Amino acid sequence: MSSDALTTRERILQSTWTALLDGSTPRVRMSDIANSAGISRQALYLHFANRTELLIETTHYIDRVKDVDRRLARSRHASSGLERLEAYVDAWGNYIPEIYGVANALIVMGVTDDGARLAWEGRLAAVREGCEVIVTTLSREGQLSQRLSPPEATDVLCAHLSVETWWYLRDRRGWSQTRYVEAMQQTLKAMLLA
Amino acid sequence: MSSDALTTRERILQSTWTALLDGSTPRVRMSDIANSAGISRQALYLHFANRTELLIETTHYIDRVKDVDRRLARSRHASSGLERLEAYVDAWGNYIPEIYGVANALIVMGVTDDGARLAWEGRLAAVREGCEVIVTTLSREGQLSQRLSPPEATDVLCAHLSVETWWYLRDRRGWSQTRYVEAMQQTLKAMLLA
DNA sequence: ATCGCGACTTGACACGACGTCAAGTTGACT
DNA sequence: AGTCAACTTGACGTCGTGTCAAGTCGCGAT
Repeated sequence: MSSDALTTRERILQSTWTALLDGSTPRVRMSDIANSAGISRQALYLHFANRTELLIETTHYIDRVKDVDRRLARSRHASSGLERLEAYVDAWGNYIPEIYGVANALIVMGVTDDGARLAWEGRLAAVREGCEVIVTTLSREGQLSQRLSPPEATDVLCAHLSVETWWYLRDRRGWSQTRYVEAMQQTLKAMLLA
Repeated sequence: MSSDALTTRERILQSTWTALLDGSTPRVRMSDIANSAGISRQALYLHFANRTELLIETTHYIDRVKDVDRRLARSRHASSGLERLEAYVDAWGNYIPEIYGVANALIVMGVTDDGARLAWEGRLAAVREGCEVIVTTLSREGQLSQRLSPPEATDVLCAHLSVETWWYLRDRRGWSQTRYVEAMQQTLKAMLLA
């Protein structure tokens, strides 16, 4: 019984994910998702209370499928702050392509929907925590530039690793994914290190 | 005759601007704008074809009132690339607070509305041109870092001067406007200069 | 075998926001 | 007095979200 229910639920989440990524539909509607999952629009509401909840659950689904935790763990295991920075930019920078579809949808919904806004702010807070660890390590090693206080450096790092920045360089300016990661590593080093 | 028409039109544009900036209404509706301009919702459509056109005209109105051209001119008159960079970050960074309301509205509409998307892309293109001039000057002076090609440096500069980055630091992280400009000048110098 | 139940469908409806339409009112200029 | 432009009032169509009610279908327990 629960394996069947799980299958449909996962089919919905998968459809939501891919629909948001492929960009053929400008604003992905509930009916689009239902169609591509092969069920009726109303059936969506048997699994998710509303569009916001569906989007949030989709982010959790992606986290699970793509195993974010393991990706980011490598950064935490690095010995030096510099290695942590590089590993983090690599891990997060290569994770953005997976989630930017849902991220955009959440950001847009966040204008009117509190749930969506809070969910996205939560993600940002998690990224900022990762940045904080890096900055703290760099600071302890005396590597951090004097230009910025540790909290400021954390903010700047987090801001520059934004989905929006990734999207501008990658989609609008046509950067390759590897070039994005490389360039981010280099420019962030230049920015943060003494 | 046209002075009266202009007055109403300007009252609408002014209302749109302030309504989008003050943030008390999450998603500013046509009826909100009409109310605060003291006219009926339908009368808006006597002056502007639709919401997108109203937003676009509002950006032009702000440009006119705040005299963007003169603000940005100082950057072009600077002699060295470094001075140009500083002047540009100062001018654009201090212009963002005026337009971020309309900017956000246009970005959100751009998901579904081609007109809004094109309008916002046009603004970005203008900013990028300004960035290009700076990078070209720096490159000619041999000041540009080897880490990035001139087009890449332009993209990075433009990406980091985004409204989204400004908003994150200013609104979410509570930076002061002057600190934002200072920090941006310093970090962008560290990022771009050899 | 059949009954019940859970997953799903079909079709209808309310709501909010945008945009349109038609029939006024009002005030100023001629 | 007449006309015209600017504006109002009120109604309506559309689209997407979310809700509700009345089914259908298949499967597992009794």
